[in-house]
Amino acid sequence: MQKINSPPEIAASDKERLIRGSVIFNGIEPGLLREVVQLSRTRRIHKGAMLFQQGDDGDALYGVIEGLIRISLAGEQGKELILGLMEPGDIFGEIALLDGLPRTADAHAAEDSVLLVIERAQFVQLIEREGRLARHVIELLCERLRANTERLGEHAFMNLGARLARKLCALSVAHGRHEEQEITIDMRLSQTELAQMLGVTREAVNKQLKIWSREGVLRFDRGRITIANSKRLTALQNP
Amino acid sequence: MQKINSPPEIAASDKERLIRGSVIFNGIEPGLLREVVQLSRTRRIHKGAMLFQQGDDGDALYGVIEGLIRISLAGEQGKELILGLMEPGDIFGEIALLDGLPRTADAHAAEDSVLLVIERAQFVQLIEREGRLARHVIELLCERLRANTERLGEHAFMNLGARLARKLCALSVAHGRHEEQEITIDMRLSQTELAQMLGVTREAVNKQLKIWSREGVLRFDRGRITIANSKRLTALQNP
DNA sequence: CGCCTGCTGTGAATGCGTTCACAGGCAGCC
DNA sequence: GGCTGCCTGTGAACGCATTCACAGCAGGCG
Repeated sequence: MQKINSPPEIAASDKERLIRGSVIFNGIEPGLLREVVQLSRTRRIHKGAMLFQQGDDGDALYGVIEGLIRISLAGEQGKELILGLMEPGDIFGEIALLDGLPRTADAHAAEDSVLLVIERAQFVQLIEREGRLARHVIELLCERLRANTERLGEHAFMNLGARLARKLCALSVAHGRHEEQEITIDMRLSQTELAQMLGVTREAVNKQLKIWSREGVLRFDRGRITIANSKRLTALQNP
Repeated sequence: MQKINSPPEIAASDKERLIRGSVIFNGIEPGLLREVVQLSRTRRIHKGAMLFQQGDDGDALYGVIEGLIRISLAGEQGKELILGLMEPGDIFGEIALLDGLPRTADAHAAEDSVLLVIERAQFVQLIEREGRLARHVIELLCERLRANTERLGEHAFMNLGARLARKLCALSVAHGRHEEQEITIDMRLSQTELAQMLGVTREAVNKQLKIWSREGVLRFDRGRITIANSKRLTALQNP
């Protein structure tokens, strides 16, 4: 169990910073911001703990202040499809919150995390009242829809190699540390997780990664993936 | 080319009926309804014609008054993934309309169709003004997200047989004509289209359908699929 | 320190679905 | 009527990814 690098009490300013920084509250007026801060609370959750599961009532919206939350679907015999990783500044849990139906996926803590929690009733009132906020919510939903649609297309049209190359490129944009031509993906990421993001087996991912590592496209440094030849990798997305 | 069974001019009452009947305008006040009718127009489109393509500007929202619109993604070498079939009463084209980004998919007429068209600028103003309408838009988006998420899970966890059984069950709910124990799916539907909805090949679908037809689960009457043993078919969804 | 536990690496066998190739049927149209 | 285009049916070969089965390795913890 890893220690969290923040004081035990989350300051209101932390909440405020998260709220101001996240997509759906972006450009919010100071008065409304203070109101949102008022009606939100925080919650700590330990690595490995379940926040909610598919089918649960969706009675809250969450924001990540610190840590990492994995959103996933569970299949039979322990299989899992990772739909997304929520990082500081990200908002999640919006679908069930907004339509009042059961949760569509599982959420559990991939690291010890601190979350912002906004209760359903209050939030729904708020968006009904504030057209501006409603617009932001709509934009968040559209973004999610775009990501989903793209993913459906990838599954239908691309093979493992291309999908993996694409995922690595995306990760290098989101988490890349650039150092003279090379890009290191700066996050803990097992091959099992990578496989679960793509909806394939760990073995298949391992074999593809090894091929690329032999060809000099990638390297592995202390559990991190380094992209040595990002031009080649980019090309591998469209075979 | 098939004739359309309606007068050449679409009466305002037709528009009104569509608008009142479709999800996002459901329960709308009479005044607002009249306003929406005012700012909408209609458009005819012939079978096979493209309405918009992935990447186009999304400058309008569409509703189907009559006909059938196929929403799909195009892959390389003529491959196609059908994302949805829009029928009378359905609304589509909302993503690009709402976030102002390019179209995420193609839309083309599977039959001669009559569409309701609402321009972007006017509609966006309207939802900003009317909290109630915004809520309905949000609900539509949530519904789409749920469908997409479910589909991602199906692709990841289920094989062709289970996915096909599931699709047939869904179609029998939406388009079933019940007649003493049997359910006929009352729509024109080629095996190629069925395959494109599932993201598999036509041959694979054909083989599975033939197996079930030999086993007495299904029958084929004049281009329609009849489910003879819906209990068996339902069970086949979870192998 | 040594013992787990989880991650990585790999090879053989299997299987599901694709690709390719072709044949026959049915409907609309000139 | 015959032609053309689209749909259905089917078999053989192939290939990608899964499943299964291990082996080695690192790191955390008692």
